Amino acid sequence: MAKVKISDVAREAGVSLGTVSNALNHPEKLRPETLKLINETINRLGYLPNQSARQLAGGTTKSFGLVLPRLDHGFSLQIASGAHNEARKHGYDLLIANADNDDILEDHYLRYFMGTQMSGVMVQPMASPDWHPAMAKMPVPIVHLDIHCLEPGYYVAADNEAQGRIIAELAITRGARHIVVVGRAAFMQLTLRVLGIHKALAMRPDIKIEVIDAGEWNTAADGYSIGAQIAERAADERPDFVIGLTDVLASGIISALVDKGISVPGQILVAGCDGNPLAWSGSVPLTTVAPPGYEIGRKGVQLLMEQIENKAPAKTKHIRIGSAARTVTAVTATEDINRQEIVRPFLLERASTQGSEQAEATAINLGAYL
Amino acid sequence: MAKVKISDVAREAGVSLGTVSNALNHPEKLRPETLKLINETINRLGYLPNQSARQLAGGTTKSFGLVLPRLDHGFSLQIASGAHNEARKHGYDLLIANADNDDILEDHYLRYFMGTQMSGVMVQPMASPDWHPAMAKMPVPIVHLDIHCLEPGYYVAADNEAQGRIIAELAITRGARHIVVVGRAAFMQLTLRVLGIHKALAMRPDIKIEVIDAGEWNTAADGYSIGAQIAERAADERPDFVIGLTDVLASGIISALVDKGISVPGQILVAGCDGNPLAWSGSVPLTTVAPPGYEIGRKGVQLLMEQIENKAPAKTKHIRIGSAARTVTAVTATEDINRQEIVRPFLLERASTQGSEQAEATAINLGAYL
DNA sequence: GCTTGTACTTGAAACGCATCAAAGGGGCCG
DNA sequence: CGGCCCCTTTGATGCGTTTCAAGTACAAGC
Repeated sequence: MAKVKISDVAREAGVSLGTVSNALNHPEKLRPETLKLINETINRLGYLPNQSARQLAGGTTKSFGLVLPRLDHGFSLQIASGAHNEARKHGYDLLIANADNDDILEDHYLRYFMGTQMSGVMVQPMASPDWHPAMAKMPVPIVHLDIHCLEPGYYVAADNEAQGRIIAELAITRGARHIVVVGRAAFMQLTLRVLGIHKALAMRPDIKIEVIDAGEWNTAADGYSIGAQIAERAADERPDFVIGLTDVLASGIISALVDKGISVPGQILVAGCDGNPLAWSGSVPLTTVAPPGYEIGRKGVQLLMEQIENKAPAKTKHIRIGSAARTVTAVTATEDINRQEIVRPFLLERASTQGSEQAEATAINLGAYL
Repeated sequence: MAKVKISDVAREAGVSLGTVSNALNHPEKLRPETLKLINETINRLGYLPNQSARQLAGGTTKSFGLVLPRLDHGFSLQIASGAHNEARKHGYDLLIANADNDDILEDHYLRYFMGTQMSGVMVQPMASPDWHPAMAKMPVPIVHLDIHCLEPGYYVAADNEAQGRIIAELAITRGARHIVVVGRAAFMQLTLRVLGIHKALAMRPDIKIEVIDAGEWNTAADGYSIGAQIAERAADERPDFVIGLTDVLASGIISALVDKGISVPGQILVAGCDGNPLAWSGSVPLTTVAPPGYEIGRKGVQLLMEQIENKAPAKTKHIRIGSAARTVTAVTATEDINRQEIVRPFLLERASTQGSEQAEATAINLGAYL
């Protein structure tokens, strides 16, 4: 049970310590038979390099850390997937930590990763980003995901305002006369969606718009109760288009409407926001705006690589990635989970490599339909 | 940008190196004012302990590693959640790695975690567990999740056979005369479910049973096409009860049946297996057997703790955790996601702490209904 | 005033490895 | 046979911590 170390391998193989180290890190420097001998010995002894010592002596780890607020949110998983694939492509490992909706934990893992001399760290931060400037001073490249403020630093976010705009424009296209927006805009992301909706409808005073708060956590149950409430209205009081600020909300709303005998999309159209696989699979298709989680993760890693490879990287880089509206049904849902293709065609970005000037992005070419 | 180290803090604070270390690890040993001084200096300088050096010198990390086959499977996430919460409870960190359905990567991360001197490592392994015995020799506590073979070692798994039995008994209770089981039993877990179904139906030759393979990956699309196929049969050829070996399959089946004008559960009852939140949210409720992912993660960490705390831990411990059948609808789905309560009441275990004798477990007290 | 004890603080040793300047060992040429 | 060069291997050094035996300062007790 005693751990076997590099010196044990060296002794056993009859070579020196440095040679074993070379076998691990610069195999091309060894004579093939020496290498073979050492590898056999390593396997026979079950030697496992001590990563800590390795890091300490070598200075680098070739791995990234990713701190996520929760594990059970589809969007975070898309980010993780994108980040993972991109990281592997560059030969880096990706380690994920779950902050479990807890600021303290988030901070804890962030420091942990930095202290492990990770080559870079990414966070999808919780609501209050007060500490970001402090973290930005750390000697490890860091990228903030799914958040977009004007602080100097590296940020990659979905364009939430555009998401709201897209859905609203969809509603206009479909001839909506009365729109109800459902959801508690507790987080910046949701607030921006509402903003986008309002902006898109600013020129259309003829369209009635109504925003309904939805319980504290935007759950499907919240959606359901509001959906039920809408269903009970007199027919002429009912909206013809409902926007759930969240797919989960939209899914609850649809259930309620259908349960109460209202046809979706026959009488009322319902759209969501999130592109959340967790909320798909219903037998009623749901049109939703998918924030490109996979792309955000990918781009995050690319930004990390950029900082690592450039000796004098830009101080600040803000990226916004456009979204795509799409219709998902139970059947197509799992096909869409295919992570290689998610929202790729809709990727748009413009970054400012100098200063903190904010990037512009417009979503175009959307294959949106109900 | 130069990293500040403990000696910098010591010099700046005018104390010795060892004192700063004590401030970090044994604050109770310091005079309050010394502690305060050091903490201020640490904050002022932005000092971040080098975890690698720390580990190397101290020998332990108080953190666990978890290697998951994929991130986008609800069951894995439940495991991660359970493991996370239990780990935090003991003051341990949890780091998660995504093996991305790749044996090589799985192995890679496993070795990585072991090499990082993690206090313990957990894996939810891919199909072929050939390497397990080799890994079990490693000097780090390891627990295998969601798999149950007779190799010596620590295993925590859902009782998949029981899941099949539960669903089949459900079918019997509901008066099924003709059952169709849909799914490709490519993995051990699914094979066991089928086995459980057959066992439960062994005494009922009057019930017709049919197993239909379902494409390579058990997708919703696979379910859909088989559902459609079932719908097209003559009425007297159609089953009255369909079991999807996977919730995703079941969800596809339901969609197809409903699309083809067959009422669910009016004409055909459909049940799933997985308790998969990803597959909930449909407007048709789905009865499913939920493997207690959260409990498996929890138990896994507890087993790790056991190995850590006992100087002479049992060599082998196999645990099976019972499952619960439940009906989920779009609306109750997110409430069920509440991770504190998942299948807790149905937890059953009996472990053999001596030898490799296999544990018995029976699912009782099930609140199963359609 | 001296001893003993208590409460902190110190600094050297060790953790396991990567690195790199230096040494070793052939082969080739003159 | 000597000198040179190239290919391979060597082993001392240091990475940033923790730990712990030894040290210091101060107070109380005699």
